[in-house]
This record gives sequence, C-alpha cells and structure tokens, in this order.
Amino acid sequence: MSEKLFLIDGHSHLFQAFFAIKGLTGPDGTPTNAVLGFTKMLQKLIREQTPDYLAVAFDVGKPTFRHEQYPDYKANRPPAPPEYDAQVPIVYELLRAFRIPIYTKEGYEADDLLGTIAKQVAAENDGVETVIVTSDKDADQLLDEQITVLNATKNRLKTVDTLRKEKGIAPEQLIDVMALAGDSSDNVPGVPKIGPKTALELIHQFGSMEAVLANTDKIKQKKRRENLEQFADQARLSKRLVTIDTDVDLDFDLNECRLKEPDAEALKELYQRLGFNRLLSDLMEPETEAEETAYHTVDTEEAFDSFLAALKKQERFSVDIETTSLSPIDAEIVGLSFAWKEREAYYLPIRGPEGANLLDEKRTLAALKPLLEDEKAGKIGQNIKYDALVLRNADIHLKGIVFDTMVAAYLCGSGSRRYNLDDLALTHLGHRNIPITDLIGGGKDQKSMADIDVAKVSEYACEDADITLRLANVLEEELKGRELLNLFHGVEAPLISVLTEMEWNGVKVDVDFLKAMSADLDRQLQALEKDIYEEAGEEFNISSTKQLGEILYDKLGLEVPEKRKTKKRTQRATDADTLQLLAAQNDEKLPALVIEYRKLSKLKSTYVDALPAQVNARDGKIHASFNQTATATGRLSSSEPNLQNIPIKTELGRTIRRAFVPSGDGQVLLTADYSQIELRVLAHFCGDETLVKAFKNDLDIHRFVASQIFGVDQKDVTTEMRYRAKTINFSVIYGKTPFGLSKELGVPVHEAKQFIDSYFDRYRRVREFIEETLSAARTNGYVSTLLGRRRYFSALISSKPVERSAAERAAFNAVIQGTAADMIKVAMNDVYGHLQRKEMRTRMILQIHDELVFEVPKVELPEAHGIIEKDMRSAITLDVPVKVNIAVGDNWLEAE
DNA sequence: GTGCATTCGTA
DNA sequence: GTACGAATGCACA
Repeated sequence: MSEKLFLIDGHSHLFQAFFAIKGLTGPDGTPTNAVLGFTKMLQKLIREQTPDYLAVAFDVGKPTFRHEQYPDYKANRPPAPPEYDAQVPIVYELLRAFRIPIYTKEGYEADDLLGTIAKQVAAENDGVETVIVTSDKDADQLLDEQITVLNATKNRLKTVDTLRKEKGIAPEQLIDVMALAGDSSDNVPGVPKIGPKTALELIHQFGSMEAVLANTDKIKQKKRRENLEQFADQARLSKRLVTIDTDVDLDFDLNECRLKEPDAEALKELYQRLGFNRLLSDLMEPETEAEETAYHTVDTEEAFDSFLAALKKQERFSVDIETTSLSPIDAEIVGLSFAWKEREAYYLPIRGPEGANLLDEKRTLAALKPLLEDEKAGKIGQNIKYDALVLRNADIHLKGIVFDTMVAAYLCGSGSRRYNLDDLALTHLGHRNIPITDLIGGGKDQKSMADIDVAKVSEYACEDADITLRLANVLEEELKGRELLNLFHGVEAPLISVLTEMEWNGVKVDVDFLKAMSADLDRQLQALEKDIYEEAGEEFNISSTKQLGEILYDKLGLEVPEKRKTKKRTQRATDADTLQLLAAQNDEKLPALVIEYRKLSKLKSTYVDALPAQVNARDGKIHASFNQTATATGRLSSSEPNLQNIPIKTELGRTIRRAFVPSGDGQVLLTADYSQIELRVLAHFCGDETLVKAFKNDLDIHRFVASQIFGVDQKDVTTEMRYRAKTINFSVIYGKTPFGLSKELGVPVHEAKQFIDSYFDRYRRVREFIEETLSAARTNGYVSTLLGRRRYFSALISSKPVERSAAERAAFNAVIQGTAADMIKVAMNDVYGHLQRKEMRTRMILQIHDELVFEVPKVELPEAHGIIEKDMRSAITLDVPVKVNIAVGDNWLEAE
C-alpha cells in the first residue's frame, strides 16, 4: 500500500476562500473569512483524503526569477487587499497548530516549490504518491505517474490520464500550449491571436512549440503564420515564464511532513481568538451519530449468499449503483447497494483500491441478474434510469421499476428544478447526506469511485440506498395527497424503462457527411468574414454582440430601430429581426452579411461540429439524455446533445438531418408525428363545436380558421390569410396579447386586437375555457392536465399586472402543452410495450415533443407502421380525432 | 472557472 | 405570448 503526500498551494486556497466567503470577522474585528475557508478545506482534506504526509507552500511577495526575465510578469495583477494580507500570518499560525510544515523561498512561487518537492519525492521514494492541491491549472504540467493534482474546492482530481482524455496531450506539452496561448491573468504574452484553443490545435498538429515555430510554412492562416514567425521569441520567453521550476534548491524532509495530531491547545486558543465557534465545539466533542443505522459491507461469498437469500424475499427494495463515470454508457460498476428496511442497507463492492476485499463482478452480477430482471421484484431508485443503463451495459435488463424518487419529486412539483438525492433528503427527511463530492468530487473530471477506500464508499452507498428507500415512502404519500399516483404508476414510472432503452439505442450519425459539411461551411464563413470586415472597415469579433453593436450603431451610425433594446437593456439589440430592419432601412450591406454569418456559424458550432464530438467511439452512435424531470410542463428535454432542436425550418439547416441514419443494413428511419396536437387538445378541452367539427372533417385547421375570421370561403383563403390565422392559433395556445401578435404579424396593435377579438367572437368556448382554467387555478394554486399532472403558480394573484399576466399565459399554456406531453408519453409506453411483446426489432430512438423517430428493419415496416400509428392515435381518447403523420426514409431528412 | 446575457435552434 | 438546451462573449471573483 503506497503512501500519499499532499502538497497544498497555500495562496491558491486562501485566495479562493477570501472571495467565496464575505464579511466575516473575528471578535476583535480582524477579517477571518479566508482563514475559515482555508481551515475547512484543510480539515476536509485530512478527513477525506487521509494523507500520510502533508505540507503547504506559499509565495513570498518578493520579485521572482520570472520578473528578472520579464519585468511585466503578473504586472496587471492588482495588489492583494489589506484584509487579505492580514490573514496570511494567521494561516501560518493555524498550520503550526496543525503541525504542518510550511515551505517558502524568496524568488520563487509556491508552484516551483511544490514542483520541486513533488519531483524530488517521486525520484527518491518509490512508494509515495504526491497529490498537489491547488486550483491553479498551471500545476497540471507537473503531472506524472506518481503525481496528481487535486482541486480541493471542486474535489476534482487530475491525472496524466484525465489530462490526456481532456486535452489529448502529455503534461510537458501543456507547457507549450500555455506558452503559445499566453495568460492574461499572469500577463504572460504568448503569441498574438493565439488562444488556448488554437494553441492546443497547433500542439496536436506539431507535437511541440519548437516544432510549431520551425514549421510555420505549414500553417495556412496568414495572420497566424506571421504572428508565429514574428513573435517566436516572445513565445520562448513565455515558455520560460510558465514553466514551473522543479529544481529549486530547497531543504525538504519528507519525515517532517508526516501527518501528526494537531496541537489541540494551540488550535483551541486560535479558534477562540478568531471566533470559530462551530469548529471550536467540534474540537471539544466529537460528532454524535444522530441516527442509528446498520450499514453492511458484503465482501465475502458467504455473506453474499445470505444477502441474496434475504433480498429474494423482498417485495420491493431500493438499489443504487456506484460507478466510475457520470456517463452511464462508459461507466464501470464499483459497487451496488440495496435497502429494504429503513436505516439498514447492504453494499456489494465490485471494484476498489489495491488489496481491498471485493466480490467477483461476473459472478455477482450473474447471481443478481434473475432478480433484477424479475418484473415482480419492485425496484426503487433515485434517477434509476442511470442505474438501468449501467446494468444494460452489463446485459442486465432492469425490470420492475416501481419507484423513482427523482421523478416522484418532480411530479410533486416543488418547482425547485433540483431533484438530487441530497436536496430531497434535506427537504423531505431533514437529513443531511454525505455529499458525493466529498468522496469523488464534482464536474466532468471526477475522481474515480473505484480508487476510494471501500469502507467509505460503502457508507456512502448504503446511505444512498437507505435514504432512497425512506424518501420513496415519504414521496409515495405526497403523490397520493396530490392525486398523482395514477400518473406516476401508470405513465411516468413505466416511461423510465422506455427512456432507458431509447438512450441505450442511441442514434447513428454519419460523421463523414458532417465533416464535409463543416469544411464547406468553413469556406463560406471565411469569405463572409472577409466581406464583413471590409464593410465594417476594421476587424472585430462578429460573434460579440457588444462589438457588433459598436460597429453598427457607433461607427456606421445606424439608427437603433424602435423598441430594439435588449431584454435587460444593457445593450442595443443585434438579433436577426433587428438586423433585418437595419438592412431594410439603410444602405449598408453589413446587417445582411451578419445575418448570413450568424446563420452559418450557428449551424456549424451548434450542430455540424458539435454532433460528431458526441458520437460514442464504441458504436458510432449518439446517446443523448432524455430528461424526465427537466420541464415545468411535463415535456421531456434532451441534452448532451439536445436532439430536440435539430434544424428543419431552413433548407441548409435541415440537410443536417441527412446525417441521422439507421444503425443497421436493411433498416429505415420512420417518423411519426402528431398533427396539430395542441390545437386538438384545445378543441377537446373547450368543446367548441365549430373547432371540433373542423377536426372531425379533417380540415386544414389554419385555413378553416382563416375562412371564419376573415369571412371568406375556404377556397378563397389567401396564403397571407392562412398565415395570419396560423399565427393567431398559436397565439391562443401561448396566451395571446395584441401587442405580441402585432409584432409577430407586423400589423398595428389595434388591428392585431381586432384579429383576436374576432377569433374569440367566433370561438366563444375558447375564451370561456381560458377563463375557467385561470379561475380554478387562482383557487387551487395550480393547473392540471388531462392526466392530472400539476403545475403550481403563486403569481396568479399577484398585484403586479405584468407578473400576473405572465403567470396566466404560462398557466394556460401548461394545460395544453402538458396534456400533449401526457399523450405522447402514454403513446411511448404503449408502442414500446407492443414492440417488446411482439419481440420486434423496431427501436424507438428519438422523441421531439410531438414526434417519435424509430429505426425499423424493412421487413417489419408494415407491422411497425400499424402499431405505431394505432398506439399514438389511441394513447388518450379526445373528443376530436387524433391524427398521426408517418413517413419513412433512409435518413431523417428523407423521413420527414 | 462561474454565472449572466444574448442569440438562436426546436416544438 | 409558451416550453426548452447550447454556443458564445464577457464581467465577476
């Protein structure tokens, strides 16, 4: 078992704490905020990381060797505030009380000392791993097999591997990247026009800075090449500045750093003086376990056998899986925890540090598989879709999902939008969990759970299973009280398995097609960029709304169109509508060019370049997340990437859909979308005879409404009339105001008001239904969808008209949008069930609010078509017919 | 680095 | 006017 040395960059943490905590002083008025933050960090580090050795390094404010090379080094740093300086000696005192050695050396920064110590320890002590604790990313250059870098505030551990994964380079190459890019906060010059991204690209391409500088002839971009040639020496200087000196002449003794018990008396005295009462009381009496729990680690075959026998007897149990990754598709199982009785739980360790007692992965999973796949054994989880996906990776199809605390809490609709276990435990159980970040950190490069001490993971995992179980019991009652049990057990819980399967399936993407498209867009963008600079008379960042505004309104002197300030009124608007106006009102070509530029760069950055980066290397597919607890109305959302906003409205944009293809030979894509679902829902709810009849007769609803409000025959409806009717139809669903409609249609407000009035005159029931809905909502405090999904509102009775109207619009819309969401969710469950029972190979791969996309083996096409159409149409019976349009093609573009 | 603001893609 | 998520720039610490 190797030993661990933790080397802390003192100022890095002290400074962070200084800004993170505000206005804290001791009894005598001395500022103590930074000291408190530092102390907490230190305690947490000692508690959770169990260092064997610990040392802290500080900068001393004297000029360093870097200043000698480059007097402007860090010249733009404002001096530290006096409240900060005053706390440095206190931290020295604190560290002495903790009996932790402090290292400083004139002329050097803390980084240099940490680097020197780390490399020295690595060279001289085989068994000692060094962890550098800092939030300064410069330290990443020190990474090697025995040296890692920990950000203690974020609890994120960097290793050679994570650096390679993240940036695709080795630690020493990082120096070159930083040298080329420079660093504005340290005033390292770098090479002009080369930022971190470009620098990384160059190093990828050439391997090192010197190689870049020697091969500038291979660089296409003129300006970039010139800069690299002209500023080569500046790059070399930058490299000297950013390189951490690992060869400082320093008296270092590892033995001095061995962690000792703190000097309790000195610490007590210090805490007292600083007024750290909480820490003081912790020091006096150890924390008492508030709740008696029985958490067990099952780490032998015998223990597992009796555990499994007990588990089999349970009607329902909670399950939680610890893994090595947040992304289920590449997660490896670290362990599983189970609970069926409150305050009791079991943890099955599968992976752990060297030497830990573990269960065999294959045998354990094989033994659990029948039970996990047994529909009759009820599974309870927190975000159990994640666990289901992890198990799916191990070829276990989790069945019998009866409760998900995250989904239940979402349905109960606190509107909090945060449904993580820790918050739920706090609000529903008054229990404070061990935060996961305490164990493995947060963010995207978390420390691997597999490297954490099994006993610790066990405690954490058992708590999770236990808390999940206890939460389920509480939330089930809450659902009941809100009459949400049917919606939960009938729709949302079954949907979890459907979403699991959909995410697991993923969607195949033609990367080559997108790559070609990217190159094409790139050429067009470069040409546009050139034209724009010419029109503007200077180069600027076109993507910066601020800079663009300055060019348009200040330099070119264009007049700001009326009502064209941005929402928060911080700037003058430059959105597409505004630019369109500017183009129409002025002689300048610039606005139109910028519109075009924006269009292309949006497509390129958001889709054409972003999608290939999301493709999973193992199967060439994108596995987006379909989130069940993200929206206020009951819709799903999609993320990483969002596959619910793939372009369709413009010719160029929609060609992106050509890249979405079936994953196997002999398959096609099938799309099935609800026609006018929200208007049908509206017609159903309000029961307006005319509207209902129009749908029963399968009329073009916009044309029909146009003929009625403009008083002409349907055959005489012009394109313009239909367009206006369509806009009004949508306005109704979104909560109409004459003002908004006038803007949308480009007609005067009074005219827009006339449209709305004549709409409501014609469809009286719609107006009445809106009034009834809002009246009930004011009484109840919530609105309900057809299946009883609720959304709560408080602003409906606000005395501020702006707030009140906004709430009214959202409330009414939530009924319509939410009911449509209910319908497609039911349809998804039904279709999935049917496909499964018939053992078909047709797979659901996407949901876009009113549309489902499947990949279908051609031989199954007729049957799949029939099932999908029927299940979608009959998901919920309305008083109007439900229409489903189905199309088939070799890719998503052709299947529309 | 984080969070806000702006913009823009979808239903 | 409803409901989202992502990319970008930029000010903030």
